[in-house]
Amino acid sequence: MTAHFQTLEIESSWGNIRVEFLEGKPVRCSLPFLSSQPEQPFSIASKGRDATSVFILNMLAGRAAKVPEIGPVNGTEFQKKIWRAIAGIPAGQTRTYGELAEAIGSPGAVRAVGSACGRNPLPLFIPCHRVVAANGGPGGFSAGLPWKDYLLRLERKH
DNA sequence: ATCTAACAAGTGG
DNA sequence: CCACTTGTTAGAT
Repeated sequence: MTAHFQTLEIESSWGNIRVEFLEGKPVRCSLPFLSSQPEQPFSIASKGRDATSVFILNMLAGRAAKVPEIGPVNGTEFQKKIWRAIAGIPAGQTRTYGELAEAIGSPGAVRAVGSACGRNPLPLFIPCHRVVAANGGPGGFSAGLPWKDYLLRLERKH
């Protein structure tokens, strides 16, 4: 069976953001890996007006954005639970890996939470960047810490 | 402040 | 099934 999926590519000053859709819903989002924060300020060249483009644009501009409905993500029940819990974190707030582990009923499974976060198929849509280490450290980010730092900086600022 | 051990779950052999 | 890796953490040195 050929599941026809669309691909949306958004050009930004930090590289191309690619979103894959399955049946009209985003199922995968890939950000360019950044080992260090680019000199250039972040900007988006895309003019897309679809819900996804607008969402990403608002998100990366520091504006509150309504998260579009996401498609069926590929993952274990555990990971889905974690991603769902992460999706419930309000903008501007952060949670530690430990708190998140406890929230899903598995206190102590902090490393599993970290792993699940790292495998988050939809960064931006699932705000895994709001999950930080208990000691105040930045933790990590699949696409590179600059993204996380940038996003947290946008939301933390009030 | 740096280093080690333990923990839970995923992935690969 | 066993071992290694992972966006951690708490405790000891």
